Amino acid sequence: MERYDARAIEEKWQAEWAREGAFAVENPAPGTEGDSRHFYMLEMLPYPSGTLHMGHVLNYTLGDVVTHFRRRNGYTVLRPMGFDSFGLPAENAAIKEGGNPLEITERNIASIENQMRRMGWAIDWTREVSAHEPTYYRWTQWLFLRLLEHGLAYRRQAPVNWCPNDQTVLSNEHVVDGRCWRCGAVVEARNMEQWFFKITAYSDELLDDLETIDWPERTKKIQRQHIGRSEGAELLFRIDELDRDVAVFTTRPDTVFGATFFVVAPESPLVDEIVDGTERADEVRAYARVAAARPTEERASREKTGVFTGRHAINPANGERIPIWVADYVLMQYGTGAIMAVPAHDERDREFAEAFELPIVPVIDDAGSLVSSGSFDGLGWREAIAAITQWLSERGRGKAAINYHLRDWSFSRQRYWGAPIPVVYCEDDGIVPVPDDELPVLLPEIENYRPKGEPPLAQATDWINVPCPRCGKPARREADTMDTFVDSSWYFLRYTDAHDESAPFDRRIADYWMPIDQYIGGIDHAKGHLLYSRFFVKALADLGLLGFREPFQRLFHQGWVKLGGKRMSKSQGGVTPDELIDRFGADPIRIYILFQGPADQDIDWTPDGIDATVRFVRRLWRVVHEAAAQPASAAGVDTPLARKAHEVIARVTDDIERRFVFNTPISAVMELINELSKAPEDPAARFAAETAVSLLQPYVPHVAEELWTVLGHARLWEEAWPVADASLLQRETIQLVLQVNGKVRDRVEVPVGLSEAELVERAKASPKVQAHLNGDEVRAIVVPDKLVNLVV
RNA sequence: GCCGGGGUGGCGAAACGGGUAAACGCGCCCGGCUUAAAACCGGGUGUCCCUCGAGGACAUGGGGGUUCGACUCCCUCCCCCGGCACCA
Repeated sequence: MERYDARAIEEKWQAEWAREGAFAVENPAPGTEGDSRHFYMLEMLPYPSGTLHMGHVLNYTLGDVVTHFRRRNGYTVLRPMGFDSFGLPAENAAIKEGGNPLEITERNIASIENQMRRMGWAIDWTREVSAHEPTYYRWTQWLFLRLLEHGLAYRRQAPVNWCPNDQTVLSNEHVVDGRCWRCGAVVEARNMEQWFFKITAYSDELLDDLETIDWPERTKKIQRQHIGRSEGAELLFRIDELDRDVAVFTTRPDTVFGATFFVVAPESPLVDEIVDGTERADEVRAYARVAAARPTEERASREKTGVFTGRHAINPANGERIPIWVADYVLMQYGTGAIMAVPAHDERDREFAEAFELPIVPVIDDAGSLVSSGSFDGLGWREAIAAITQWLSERGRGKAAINYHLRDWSFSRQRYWGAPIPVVYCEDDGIVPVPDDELPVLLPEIENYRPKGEPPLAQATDWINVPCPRCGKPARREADTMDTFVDSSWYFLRYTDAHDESAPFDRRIADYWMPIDQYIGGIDHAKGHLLYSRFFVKALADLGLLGFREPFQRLFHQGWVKLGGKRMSKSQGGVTPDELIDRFGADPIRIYILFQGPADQDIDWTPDGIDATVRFVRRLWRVVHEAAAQPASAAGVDTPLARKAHEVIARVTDDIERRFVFNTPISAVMELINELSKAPEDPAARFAAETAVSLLQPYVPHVAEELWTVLGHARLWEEAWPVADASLLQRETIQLVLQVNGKVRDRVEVPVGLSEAELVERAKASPKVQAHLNGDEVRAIVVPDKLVNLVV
């Protein structure tokens, strides 16, 4: 028996798979149905901002086990790979290193590809795409133009999140606790002209369709919360002095009789209108300016501030004149940017009223019935919502309304490393799309690409100055680039048809593979990437480009790999995948990362753990070699070892297929190996060894392949998944548990299928049971073939 | 504050429809092999008690409940992790 040499074995089989293109799959030939058993397995693609860390190893090893499992169960499995190579992560890495983003990104991609090959992951490399390649971003630009044509992309002046460190606008989804998702700098509010995708047009569908997909409940919650649908009413408050109505949104129209003041957001255009020409104008404008510029974080945590405008609005319910204030606790981006304040029943309004000594009028009593509300007194508040909405609506002073927290996705970035937005600004023609046949708008090479507030592309004068595509007069290109999340909103579609030169993808091919059967990635993308991609698919379906409306049918989030209690989000000394492969080999790492516990749970990296799996692989190696010296097992051989093997086949298959758990299958095979090593000359020894190797192949594909040849076979990666023989799963005897008053007192071996009466008889025959019965009368609870409980 | 997920040996965990709690692995202890160590092999290992047995009691964050029987279901409290948070 040769020594287990991980490096030699792994290099041998990796070379073999690469030579054959073993994991490449073909699209169905045009006009054919394709394979009815096909499966699209995808893990979120990496940012090439460095090399892979142990978190990636968990993610992709999980996907690898599923890939092998499905392949061997007769599915054609599409399992591609690519790189999210544009955007902040890659560009910031380049800046940090002080080099050219293209060179650094491509160098990182090459090292990651090498790491992936060394891990032995079964990837179809023929479909590899990277977001920064012109052959890819040409189609990102093309898709943008389609969305622009249909009004789903637009440009407007709006308050946006500005990261002062990364010098760019950020989407709402990538402001985390008031800070930038990449660098952690406190985000500022700015009013700028920016590009948006109209994701809000899909608020209801994004919410409703969550019911149709198989996702973790917590992820659905995050998306529901982020969409934040709330039902209520829009009510009109009149400002006599200005001779106009102002609408407010409220979820509690039942409390309108308690509205004792009115508040306008500092950013609201209404502020100017209200104070124009009044003696308080300067004071109010000064407050509004300062308040609007305050960082969101500070604005949320501070004590209430505000100023009285001197003007009044009329409460549509009771006709009272109530003072209009400007205060920064009211947000311009939600509802109408103005609110009716009901201090008796809203905590924020109460705080404000207390701070500024404004009247507080309760309109709902402790029993939940209305008071001081005219003819509505006595009505329950829930019924009052509908009743008051209807009453005001009949009088032309309101209507039922729905509001959402979700805002349109701002996707223009004042940065270099991204897909240029393919439009031109012309003095006469305004925003002019670049014609399709001029795509891609190539990202020019420029010397100083570092962020400086102004988009770096604005300085590329040769590039930016172009004739207007429509009238030919001098015009300027858009200098902003696209958010990296635009690239990753459709990459899974490109994989299906990666080399298409006439379209981003062929609808028939995309419809064939999609939706993705199993998607795996971090929960940190719950409301960013996972929401944007859903929006893209719905929008593209509405444009007739796709025949389905959800991209990810089934979703799984792997846990974090932690070192010293901290998430590993970059490679850390001593536990980088490369160092570990060098020291132990890829197979032990793969099995280690899945054996630690449930894959959706965080795991702590421990050196002891990896030692244990190295030991297990060596033991497997030895025990299988010993079994290989035994004669071949007869088909259907019936020994305890054979039965164990069949039981393990059933358990492993069920665990992976139905339960989607990956740690217990390893335990089950360990049990089989333990039994085999205790019965090395059992007639089923060879069968048990073959079973163990075969079941473990998705986890340790290299050593399993090698051992498969030792057992006299070839090409395990194409071998059908083993099937348990049902007749050998049937037990002839069982261990009957005997309880007295619910406590276990004895266990006896009995044949299966005894009648209840026989089982009770066996129970009563046990001396240990008798010792606890004291001859008393008993009642028996019988679970056939399992347990007898005698109750005194 | 609101919402979601958790709490099981010294440690990672298992127990899937209420039916043997702790499979599998780590660590530790004893033994074998060895000049020795490593590696490897065999055995033991929840806690406590005693009369040391084919013994008993107690054990799944605390308390209570349902049940013949609860890690599992219900109520309540405590703790940990995550998401959201002036969204009217």
